[in-house]
Amino acid sequence: MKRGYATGEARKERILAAALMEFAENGYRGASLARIAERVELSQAGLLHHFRSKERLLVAVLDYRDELDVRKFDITSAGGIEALRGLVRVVEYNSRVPGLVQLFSVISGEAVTPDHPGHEWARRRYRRLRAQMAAALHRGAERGEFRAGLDAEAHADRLIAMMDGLQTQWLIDPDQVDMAAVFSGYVDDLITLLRP
Amino acid sequence: MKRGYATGEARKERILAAALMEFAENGYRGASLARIAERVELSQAGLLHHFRSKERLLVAVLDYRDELDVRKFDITSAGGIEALRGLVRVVEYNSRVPGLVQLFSVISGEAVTPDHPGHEWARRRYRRLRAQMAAALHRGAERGEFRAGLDAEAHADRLIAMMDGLQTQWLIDPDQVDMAAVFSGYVDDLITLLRP
DNA sequence: ATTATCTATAGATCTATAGATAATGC
DNA sequence: ATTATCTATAGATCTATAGATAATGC
Repeated sequence: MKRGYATGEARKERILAAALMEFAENGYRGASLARIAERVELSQAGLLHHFRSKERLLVAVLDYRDELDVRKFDITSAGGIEALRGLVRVVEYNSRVPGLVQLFSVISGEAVTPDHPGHEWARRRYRRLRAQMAAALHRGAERGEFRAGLDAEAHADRLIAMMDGLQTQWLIDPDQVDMAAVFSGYVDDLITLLRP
Repeated sequence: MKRGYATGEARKERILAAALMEFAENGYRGASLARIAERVELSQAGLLHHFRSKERLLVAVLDYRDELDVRKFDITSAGGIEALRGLVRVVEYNSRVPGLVQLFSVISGEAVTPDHPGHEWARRRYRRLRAQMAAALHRGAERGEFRAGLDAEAHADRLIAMMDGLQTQWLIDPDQVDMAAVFSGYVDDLITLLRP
């Protein structure tokens, strides 16, 4: 493959990091290419040499962020309880990086409108997360960790909804909502409920 | 043209309804006063005669929408199980009015940033909802519907998070997520769990 | 007198493109 | 030869204000 000019790759990384902050703070529509360019000490036209449009930059940022996340959230082979404990760890980690969490909260909120450039991305992401989580719960049932006949799909929807919903409340009012503890309690209750 | 201040209140109502749609579709930052004005057949300057700035218009829309909602969501005297069933009905109703739901999803997402004009509004709203819900759960325990010593505050956080989180998933991918059914299942599980 | 509405416009944005120049890699 | 970067700018926005005119209420 084309191993590009080293300065270009480094610059792209810096742009992605700066764009992530800008999108997280202002959403897609409120973000400004000029401000992102300023953060990486580049002219606005110079920025558009690396990412040809604002839309493409957003998608690149989301993929970039997602890639980091996929590793932490890798439950493709974990058992049921193991996967749930993994989620709790993700939430605990998230409670230490509000900036990254904010990107997803802001963009997911905006992306409910079909014409938003992140709409398709968000849909694919949720489908993937739901499928992975449901599969982990099914494995849990097969292994006898959970009782048979559980509604894995519904519980997967709920786990993801709980993570997202608590994030919003926590970001808006951090002192009032202990995101990690409240989520952990949910998982504990769920394990009790699903016990064979 | 017959125009005068007898029409003022009616015009304000129309503006609020049009602004609600515009904010729901585009968020605060993406919304355009000119487009809202167009929807109510008014010049953009004419619109600003009724609401002096875009910020004030957003707050007015949120209050307007909230007022309608407060009645449906009135659980200030209901018992525990009654309140939970009320929430299920709210979610069922919401699943028939995606436009209204979208306003809250979009604005709540944006409003996580402290400088957003809806930030304070969102914080107050969540505090109020959490307090109301926790109070209803406490009443449920007092009346013997739920076991004593339940963590009402944590369950209140979770109920609200679940509603919000499912809304996002449902708005992004309506065919894949049966919001009302999944939420109803959560409430059923919760009632089982909290049984004395 | 007060309210409702208009046109016109100031003053800031914003994204994206064109075209020139400089740096880097093969 | 390709990539990186710049300045300049077109062309669309956007919000808010000023000042004029018309309709309504006292």
